[in-house]
Amino acid sequence: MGVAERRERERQETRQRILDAARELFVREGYEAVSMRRIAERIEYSAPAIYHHFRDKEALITELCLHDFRALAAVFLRIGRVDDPVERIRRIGMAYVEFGLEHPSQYRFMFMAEGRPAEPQVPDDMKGNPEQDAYAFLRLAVREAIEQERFRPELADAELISQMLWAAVHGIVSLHIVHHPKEDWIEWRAARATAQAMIDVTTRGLLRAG
Amino acid sequence: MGVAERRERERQETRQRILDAARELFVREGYEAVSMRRIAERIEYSAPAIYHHFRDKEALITELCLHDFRALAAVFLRIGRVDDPVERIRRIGMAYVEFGLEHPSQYRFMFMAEGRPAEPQVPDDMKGNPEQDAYAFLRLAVREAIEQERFRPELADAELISQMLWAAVHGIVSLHIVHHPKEDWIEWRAARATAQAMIDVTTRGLLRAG
DNA sequence: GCGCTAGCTTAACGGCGTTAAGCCAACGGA
DNA sequence: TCCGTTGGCTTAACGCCGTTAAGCTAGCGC
Repeated sequence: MGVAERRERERQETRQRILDAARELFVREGYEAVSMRRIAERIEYSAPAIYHHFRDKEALITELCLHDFRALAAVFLRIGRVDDPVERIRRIGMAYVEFGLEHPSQYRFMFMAEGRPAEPQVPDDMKGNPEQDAYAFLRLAVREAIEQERFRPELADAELISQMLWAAVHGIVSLHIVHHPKEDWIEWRAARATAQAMIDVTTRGLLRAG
Repeated sequence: MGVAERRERERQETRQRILDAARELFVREGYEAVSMRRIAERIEYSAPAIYHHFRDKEALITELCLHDFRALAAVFLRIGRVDDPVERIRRIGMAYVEFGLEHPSQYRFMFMAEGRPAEPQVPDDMKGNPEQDAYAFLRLAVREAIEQERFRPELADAELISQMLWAAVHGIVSLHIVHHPKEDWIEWRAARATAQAMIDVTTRGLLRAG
């Protein structure tokens, strides 16, 4: 029964070639360049052929995003298991900003996508698993900081604080992605400098005095 | 020569009807519902007719956004001339979040628009004028806080701090607009509660100790 | 009364996501 | 060895999109 395996393997290879083509397309040519026809052209298929491998365009994009979600979580893991949860939070913040600025097209799809009627169907083993879920990784650090009584006592909701911290860095990344610094009426400061200030200010605002 | 005036007036009226139709369309049916054909249908014109009044779709949207920028600045003005610049910053933050959550479709066009190859061509009298430019209004408050030595001494760049504060609230609004709280694997906290925490934390982080 | 022009029309182009229908090579069973 | 089935692709097409080209006409100034 080597035939079934070979067929399945070829199917997965084609599927992967579609994903690779899509990724290369929007990494190199940006957000709007990704269309089913352009993807198909790159792998020398017809556009409808893609529908034999993905339900629709959203499913394809979702799969790319899931890969990038894992990549982001991997970046977080790579910053190491810093013992001090507050220092870990600071590094998570900078790593997040770095990721967003380095991969603006992916970032758009991941966190700024406009038309998502259905949910991305995140696999269950990913949710809440700090090794694959970047948000869970942040939340874990926040929980530890709360448990160690590093934050002011009224700041006890790990979920809310995690979302606040995420929003803080997301705000910087997304603002800089859409309002590209050139020729605007605002004197834009460097995103990384603003991010550093944000992280300094928020951690200081969270911590107990003294 | 009443004819020229009448023609000009009629032209402006048609122009305004186009703008009104576009606004109503994306306020009531959302972001993606705004197309030249849908707009034209609403005012019982053909789609190409719009091009006699606007260079292209982007110019039309830009004009809508400029109106909303002024509306946002007006909201800021309406929160009153609070003497304490720090308290004013706090209220600006909450007003901003309120504006974004109340008008998500406009907010998308204003601060999350994806394809803007050319610049929005902001009129010169708007730039930097706190009465029409919301960013300038925020920056003014930040400048006053710095001048009154309310912030920690190393925080002296009004531009950077303004952008940081803007990013903080923008992060909350934009995150809640794309990741609509329902059916997601994250236990979303209410946007206003998160915003309140954000404002508390950032102002506390900015202020001098004691 | 006539020519010009402003303001609209219809037709069309090339793009998009997606669906329908059909073709064909490769397979499993007889 | 032949045959029916099936999987994986094709082309054609639908209805949407922004935009351009060409043309029609009402109303203006002369």
